[in-house]
Amino acid sequence: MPSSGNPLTIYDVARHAGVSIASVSRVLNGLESPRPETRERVMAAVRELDFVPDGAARALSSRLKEVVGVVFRRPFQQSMSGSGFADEDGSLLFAEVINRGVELAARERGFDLLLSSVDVYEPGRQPRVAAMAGKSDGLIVHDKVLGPEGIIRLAKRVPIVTLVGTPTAASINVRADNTAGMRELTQHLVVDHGFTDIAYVAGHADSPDNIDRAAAIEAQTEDAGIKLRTGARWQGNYMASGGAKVVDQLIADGEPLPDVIMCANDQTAIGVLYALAEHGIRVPEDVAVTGFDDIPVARHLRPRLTTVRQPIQQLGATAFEMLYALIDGDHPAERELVLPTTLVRRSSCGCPS
Amino acid sequence: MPSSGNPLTIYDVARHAGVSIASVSRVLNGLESPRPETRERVMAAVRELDFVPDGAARALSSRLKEVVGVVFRRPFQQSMSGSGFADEDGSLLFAEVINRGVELAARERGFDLLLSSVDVYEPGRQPRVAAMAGKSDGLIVHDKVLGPEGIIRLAKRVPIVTLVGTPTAASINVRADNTAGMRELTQHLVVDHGFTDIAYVAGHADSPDNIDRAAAIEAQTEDAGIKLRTGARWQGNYMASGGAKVVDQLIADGEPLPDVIMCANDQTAIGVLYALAEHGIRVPEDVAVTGFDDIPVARHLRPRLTTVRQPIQQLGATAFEMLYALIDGDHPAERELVLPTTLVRRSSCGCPS
DNA sequence: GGCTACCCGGGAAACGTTTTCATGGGATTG
DNA sequence: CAATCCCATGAAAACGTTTCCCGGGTAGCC
Repeated sequence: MPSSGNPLTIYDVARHAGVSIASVSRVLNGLESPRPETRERVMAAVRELDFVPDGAARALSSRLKEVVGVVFRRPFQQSMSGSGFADEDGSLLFAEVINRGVELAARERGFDLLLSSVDVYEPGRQPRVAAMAGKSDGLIVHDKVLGPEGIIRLAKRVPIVTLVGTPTAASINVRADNTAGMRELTQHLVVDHGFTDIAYVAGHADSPDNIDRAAAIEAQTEDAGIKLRTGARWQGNYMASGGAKVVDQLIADGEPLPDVIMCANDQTAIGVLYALAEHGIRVPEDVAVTGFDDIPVARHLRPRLTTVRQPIQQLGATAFEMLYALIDGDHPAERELVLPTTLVRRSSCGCPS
Repeated sequence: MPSSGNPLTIYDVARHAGVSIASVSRVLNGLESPRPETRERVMAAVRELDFVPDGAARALSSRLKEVVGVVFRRPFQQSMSGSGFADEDGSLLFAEVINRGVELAARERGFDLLLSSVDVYEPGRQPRVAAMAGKSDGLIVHDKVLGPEGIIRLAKRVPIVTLVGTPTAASINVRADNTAGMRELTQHLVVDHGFTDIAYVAGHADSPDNIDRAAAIEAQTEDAGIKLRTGARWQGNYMASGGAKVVDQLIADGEPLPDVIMCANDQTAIGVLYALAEHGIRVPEDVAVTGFDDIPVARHLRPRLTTVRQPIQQLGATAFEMLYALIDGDHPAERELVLPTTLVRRSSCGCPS
């Protein structure tokens, strides 16, 4: 029987130990002032009663909750019906790895993670996010969760760091160097492999990441005088299902395969690989495929996926560190932090490995 | 410049709207009593000031934080060096899907998730978990995070629901029906496929799940008079790397392949499939492979993985609902909830599909 | 041995809400 | 038109901590 309604407070501990609540508080917070004997008496009482101080009261009094809120997007479909890729948005795994990075960094500082996901087109999201702001010392907001106005509004109460978005007057942004990564990958494909027919399966059109990546490819291919297949029919929306659909459509239309299908992220590439396999098309013999992100499964796909590694976990950790500084009252010099990426050559582009 | 040190309180709103703080509170909480005119004045003030009430004060006063704590195990290695499967414990994906289930259910009730992972052998975990208890209205504790004593101790402050563990006098447990699932799978392999040489790559020896699953297989094979390969050399520890190691060792020793390698979970099966492919061994032609859990990627492996589906997300959702009932002061009849599993036949066991 | 200087510990005021209780005014009814 | 009831509002008391500010005892110093 879980004994709820148990009003065990610091007063009970104080009485039990024969000291004042002030002393109990001091001992609990590891202050140096109580002398060993007093300290031991209090500790004994705490142990005996299994006392755990109330976080809300602590937060209210000390003006520090030791909680950092993280808001991220959830895939459209939450249906558990197992049809195809219905339940897998590409941003999903990605976001989860970031969150782990945040959690690890947060824990170092004694902070916990308050987590909430948001439907992409959820109408009442602002109040939900506002509630999160009220419950935490600062907010880490993933891409496309809130518009700039929303960010600025909430930033009035708590410091905010955005992830993979764009900085506002009131918030700081953390992202990876998409442009450099995509440039390096394209360079590899064009120069090392000599590909001349390239397609790009794009992510959400309004995602800053996607915009950067597409621009990098376009710049590179244009420089090399290469035609780039892109546009509406090459829209994968960061999802495995989107990637699969693009390939299916391509085959259905009898359109010839490009030399390489570059995907906006790994998740899309998974869908592309899957669909190609379904149609009996070999990778990389018939067509090469590349991803972006280097999510953990990327190296276990067959063939193993060539991609650009983002320091995903570090992205999260960095976001937390920035936020922590803000909570501490610092005023960081930069409005944006850009982390480096690295090219990972595996077999799906035709490299040995 | 993120305006921190911003002491915007309910008093400011009240003054701005020309009413008392009580009225502001009533409007904010959607009570019916304030009349439309007053309500509108308050809302206007709230909008204008971008006021967000403080969660800690709210929690303290109303004795409800609207936060549910979730504590789960983190993989041993957090190293980001990409060597093999170093960073992938099988329980990882599994835990994450559960957590999503919790989050979805929680959000329905207006609760947020306070998340914290714990190193398997982390020494100072008790205080960390205690802090979580202080910050939440109830705790959901994954398998192997805390011993029974720890659970009972914390249950004095908040209600606790364990996941995939065993119920204690003070907590309720939620799990899937491992025994029935494994029995059905074994039956399928023995009867439908006629396999007579079966190996079981086990999970953590002390995991309740693993114990149930192993026992189910043993019972079934014994009934059928079939020899079961198991023991120290078939220890996968729920990890992809563990599964791969088992296969590598097997090949190195020149031991003949069994008819089927049954894995304690899908993650282990991923490692097994990977290692088999490395050695040029075909699945299911040369050896069949099965998993357990039906994590999302299971259906995208090649060959597609035959496994037993646990309603993973539902596990999380159910845990939350139980906890919510406890928080509400209910005293549920059962100390344990067992959710049904289903056999998923795909190609890795030799079935058509 | 008296005075000052410390240091430990206690009383009490904050922290920002919710909620109880009392009050007054308006509407309803006879 | 008067008496009654009701309902919207405000004042103030919780909620469980932390922390400021003192008092009293002890030790050190001359």
